[in-house]
Amino acid sequence: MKLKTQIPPVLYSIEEAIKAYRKFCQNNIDKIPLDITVDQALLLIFIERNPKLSQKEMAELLFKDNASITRMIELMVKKNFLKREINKSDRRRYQLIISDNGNKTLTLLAPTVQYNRSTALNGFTNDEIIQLYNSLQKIINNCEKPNK
Amino acid sequence: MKLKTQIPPVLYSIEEAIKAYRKFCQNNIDKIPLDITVDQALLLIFIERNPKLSQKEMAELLFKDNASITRMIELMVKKNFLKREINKSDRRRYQLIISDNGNKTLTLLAPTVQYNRSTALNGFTNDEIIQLYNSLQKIINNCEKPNK
DNA sequence: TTCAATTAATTGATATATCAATTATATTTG
DNA sequence: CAAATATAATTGATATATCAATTAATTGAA
Repeated sequence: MKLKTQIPPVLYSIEEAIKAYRKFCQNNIDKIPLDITVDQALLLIFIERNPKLSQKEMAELLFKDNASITRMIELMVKKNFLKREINKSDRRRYQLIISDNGNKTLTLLAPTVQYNRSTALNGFTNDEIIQLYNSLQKIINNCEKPNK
Repeated sequence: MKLKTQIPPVLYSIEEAIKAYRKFCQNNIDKIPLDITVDQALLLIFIERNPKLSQKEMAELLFKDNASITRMIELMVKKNFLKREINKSDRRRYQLIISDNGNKTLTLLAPTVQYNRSTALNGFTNDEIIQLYNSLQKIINNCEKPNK
């Protein structure tokens, strides 16, 4: 009799992995200590890299809703990570400026961000990473274009 | 000169993949149509499989907080998917019972749950799935026991 | 140029996430 | 057994997620 190999619950593991990674990141950030969440930190990093991003583009990059970004930014302005200015070339948009405190925070964050990534991927070969990446892209594609 | 291969943003892709999968699942559930979320559906499936689960155990299985489960269950009772009874052997716990409507919902859900999973993994070989699973487990382990 | 259509962002409503504090019940220990 | 400790679940406070509706500005077409 041939034993059928059990297929592991891989989609469930994706959920588990991202939650474990996020918790790990947040714990390490809290040790610095900084009053900032993982997503706020990520948003700050994206803005630093590309200061011209609209909120809509940020929402896409962070896989979030416009409304979530609006509220995150409000909070980050309140917490003095960011400042908002009107964008003169398109008055529907804002120009987001990283405040001094935001820049200081980015500097303090950098080693932890690096540590988080490298620790999460500890023991991976380059090939393994590429293989993992390709598999995830395949799932994304299957979910976004399920008819092909 | 040796060109360094770029390491893909694999942790970012995990986030992207799970969001794409969740959105895909929710869209398909909404087509049935049923007034239920992906997580509520998952909770219902877990309770069906193991009716003795405590809320704490459910929280662990779904990678959520106790408080989230409490509120999800409240809502699911309100929506008449579940009923609650006191657990006589431990009065701190509840016994959750799937209502008739809950069972009907499970029946209606089943084909879509199956379709969602198989579509998301369309084009995967068994080996690829196992490889993906192992990589994810490695990340989980790295994040939960980063000192080893 | 004017008005219709589009776009960026906000707001409201509701669900979920997370932490800390609390309540009620069980278990353990002296 | 009684008091201390532990556990299951709830609650409050706040942040985030998502959808739909709205507002303000821009773009496009007649």
